Amino acid sequence: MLYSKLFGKTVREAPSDASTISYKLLYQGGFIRESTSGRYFVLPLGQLVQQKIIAIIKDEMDRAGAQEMVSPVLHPLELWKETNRTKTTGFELMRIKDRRGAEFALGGTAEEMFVDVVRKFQISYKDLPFNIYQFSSKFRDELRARGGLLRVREFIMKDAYSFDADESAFKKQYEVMSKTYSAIFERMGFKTIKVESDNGYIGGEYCHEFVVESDAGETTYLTTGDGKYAAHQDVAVFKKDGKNLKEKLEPLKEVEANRGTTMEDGVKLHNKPLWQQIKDVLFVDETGRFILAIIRGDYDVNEIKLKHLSGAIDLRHATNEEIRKKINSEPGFISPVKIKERLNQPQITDERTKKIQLVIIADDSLRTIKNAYGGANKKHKDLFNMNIDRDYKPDVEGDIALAKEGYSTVDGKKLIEKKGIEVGNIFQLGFHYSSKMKGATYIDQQGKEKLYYMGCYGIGIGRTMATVVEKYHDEKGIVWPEAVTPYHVHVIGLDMKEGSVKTQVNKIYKELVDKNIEVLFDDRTEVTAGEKFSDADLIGIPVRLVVSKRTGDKIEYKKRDSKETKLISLDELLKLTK
RNA sequence: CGGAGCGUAGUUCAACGGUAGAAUGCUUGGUUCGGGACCAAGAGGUAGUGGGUUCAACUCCCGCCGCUCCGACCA
Repeated sequence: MLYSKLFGKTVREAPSDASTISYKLLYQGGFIRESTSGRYFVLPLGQLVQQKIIAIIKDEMDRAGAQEMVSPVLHPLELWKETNRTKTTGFELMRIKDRRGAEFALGGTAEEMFVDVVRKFQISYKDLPFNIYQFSSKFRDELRARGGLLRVREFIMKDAYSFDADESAFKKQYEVMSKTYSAIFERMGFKTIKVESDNGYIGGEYCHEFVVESDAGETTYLTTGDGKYAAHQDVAVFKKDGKNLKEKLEPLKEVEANRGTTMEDGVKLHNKPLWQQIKDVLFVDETGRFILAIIRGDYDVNEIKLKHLSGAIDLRHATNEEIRKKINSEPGFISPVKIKERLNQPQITDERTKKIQLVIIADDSLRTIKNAYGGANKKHKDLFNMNIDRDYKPDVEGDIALAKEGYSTVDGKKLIEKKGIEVGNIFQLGFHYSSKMKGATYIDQQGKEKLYYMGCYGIGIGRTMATVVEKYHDEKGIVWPEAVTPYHVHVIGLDMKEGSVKTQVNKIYKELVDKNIEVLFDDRTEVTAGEKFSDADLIGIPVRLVVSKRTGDKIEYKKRDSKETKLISLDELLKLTK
């Protein structure tokens, strides 16, 4: 490719509001341009990189036995209604109508579509297992796009869907995909961490994100120094150490507490440790039910875990007014002690449900302390010596604590908190879709219809490209790894007005092209050497070749990631670049 | 959706209650020619949009739209 003909060129400055390095460099290098928030043009250079990424993914997926196909991007809305996902997706569905008024969802993920195509065939156990996938545009009406290509509203994703006879067969498939993902990302030049994560509606242990450690990422995960444990903060578990378990139970008593509403206010006023306080957080779920989460004062509530334990789909914090009027308690002074009895007091009226439902969910850390203190459901009154079982009984008890840096794993290792970019995930779907969609079955050996067991596996292409740049760059620009570079060599012609140099460099360019080497040739004649070098560094192609008066019949060879240059002949070059 | 901020030339940014300016980029000519070199000439702006205040608005005020950041959210 002649650089003078390449659409999209380098610019000196990135937009001042560019927040991530990958966005700045991809912008300056002429790889992408923004259309509107979260939607990007991928320019020729960027598209070459995306195609390299796609080729690697395709190669590894095919090797793992998966088959590429394509589904429509407009999904009949009835399919989404079948699985009730018009309501429950995390991302806002984008809808569109055709001229007859038929409604479609713009695909953000394609489970329903793939089940739909599979059920168009009469599948038997002999057909299983199989894994089908596609590369296609995905639409997600994200609340907020951010970080250039890191979180967008429209992007190319590889999404794969596996179909198995049962869970044990699925486990094998899942393992294969896990290995395939590691291989894919390794080929692109990064080390991914396989992080346990939340799979929402299903639970279970099969859901992992492939994360590349980076401060630009949005994924917070906890890991041990040896890397043997890695889990998303949503699901990470840790050891809750016993505190004052030897203390005798003291009688419950109410005390004056002229304090503010924070945990620190309680610690200061009573001069007792934070961990001995009970933290009470009141939530409201999508049905209007109140959920009181209680936990040891030095821990925070993990809303994902709370959702699982409570069965809630959506949680929000209760308002101060709700706490006062509906629960008859006081913000900052909520207590599990006798709180349900307060609900029946006459001043509480709820015209809609008449009866207010309140569920108390306790973190098991409350078993690690005795004689806890905290609010008394009245302003400026606290309770001392609250003890679980004796003074309050939770409806549900379990783990709702948020893991953090410095806590220990169950086997005593220190947890380290890290940030990373989620480049891919593998996900157990189980019977979730096959049970909700009619005819999502296969015929087993006994001739009976059975639901198939599914999994899905996604990789975001643009995000992957941005992640490569986040990991591979220096102060001058991008440093593409061989596997995903837009071109393998960047030829710079200097002194191009000299006939002999021009002939020489054109010959070299032609020779390389004939040998099927991907080459970008900076053939501009009106541009200074310095500018060409800067552009080459910014674009980041791994090998730079310079031909000029000074190089004579040789070629100057330099790798992007090194400062060394050497003069070599064309033959040597062809050997080096293969 | 809540909070903060921004919107002026392709880009990065100025100034000013009295009809817009620089750098860079672009075009042309010339000098340079191995790390964004120099000189000269030129093109390029209905100031996001609508309204209000004012003798006068790019400037002040309000609505809308768009964008960025923080938060909420994130199969």
